[in-house]
Amino acid sequence: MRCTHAFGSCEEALKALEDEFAPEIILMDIGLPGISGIEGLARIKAISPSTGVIMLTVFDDEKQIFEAICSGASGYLLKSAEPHEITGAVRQVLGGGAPIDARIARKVLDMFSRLSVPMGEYGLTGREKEILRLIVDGLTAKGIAERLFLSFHTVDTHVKNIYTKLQVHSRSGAVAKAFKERLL
Amino acid sequence: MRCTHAFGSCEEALKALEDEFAPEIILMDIGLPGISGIEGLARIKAISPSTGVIMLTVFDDEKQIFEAICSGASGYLLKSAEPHEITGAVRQVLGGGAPIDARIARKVLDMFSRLSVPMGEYGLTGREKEILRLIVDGLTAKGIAERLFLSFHTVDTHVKNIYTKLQVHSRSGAVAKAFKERLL
DNA sequence: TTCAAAATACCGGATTCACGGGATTGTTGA
DNA sequence: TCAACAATCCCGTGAATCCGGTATTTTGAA
Repeated sequence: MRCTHAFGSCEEALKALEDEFAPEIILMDIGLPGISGIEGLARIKAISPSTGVIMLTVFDDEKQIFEAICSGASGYLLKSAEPHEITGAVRQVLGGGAPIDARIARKVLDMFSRLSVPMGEYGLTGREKEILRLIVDGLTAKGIAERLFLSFHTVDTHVKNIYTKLQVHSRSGAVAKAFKERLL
Repeated sequence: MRCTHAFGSCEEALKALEDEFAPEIILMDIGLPGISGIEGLARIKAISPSTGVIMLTVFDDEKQIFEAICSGASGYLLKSAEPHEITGAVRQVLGGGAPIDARIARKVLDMFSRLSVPMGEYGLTGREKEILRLIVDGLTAKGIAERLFLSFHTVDTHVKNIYTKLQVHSRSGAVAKAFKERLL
């Protein structure tokens, strides 16, 4: 394991990356002068997607963690990490893993479970759910009727019942509710 | 650190939990006979929210990982974990962390970044986005017109343009696209 | 200053929706 | 056995929508 380069800012690192230099792993601070670590991460990934990037942070901002993950970070450690933890993390990334500090992982998990709305239950029947899905797909009543081999009127009735159960009064309202409450 | 109980199934553990027995940590297998580990996790959390639950898995199903996280797991290890890793994980959970095996963490991160759709860009103008939001809120063209102090016709034209840009042909289609591609 | 894009406004016809009503089959559980 | 429910079907009316246009005024950038 060898550390070939070290830079004081993202700009320098990006410049070096463009000039033919593709390391297996990059350790990067999040709070950097100039281009932020998050932005830098995205650019690095754009230039060299195969390079694993381990972010180092001082453990605070949930938003930063979220953005870094979305930008494709391969790992997430605290700056207080011991040297052997860092080398261990490098090895784990090379092995296809994603080392995440337990305290940060907790935040990630919390974000995740907050993200998953409990999925409201409105007592929709199977048929109604099926039709709701087709409405979401943008089909018209006639289109749904043809798809399901029903008459237009039957579909209309189902739609009516869906509206009642969902307490909406339009297709768009039903679609919005379906997405918001994960009814599909 | 003391292991006070061991059960062969979720049912037994739940029964014991209800009869006044609240451990700090529970180690649970995901693939269990009877009630699945996921379902069991949810029930345990319902009975004793303060109990940390560390899931043990054989590392395969992405769906299971996702569900477990959403159900409130406090940690995620492989069954192949060394004894010292398990005790370490227990300590981390007690310390407010969430120990996650690096290989599983990788999957979680992948899920996350896949979840965040890059937010499609369709060149909607500010006015169009505003109207799209109102459509999503279930307003009718007339309602939008009143809200924005426009004429019904103007709204109609904007809606038309939104359809063109989004390549849909109905309100519900536009709403669905708005949600799918995070246009709001 | 010039010019294009955005926002605004209007029309008419064909279509689709929303919603009120009524009615007939099966299946299922009490 | 029977009630309840899901699923199916039908109708009609008035409102809203979709879509093809055209045209004027702001506004921002070149």
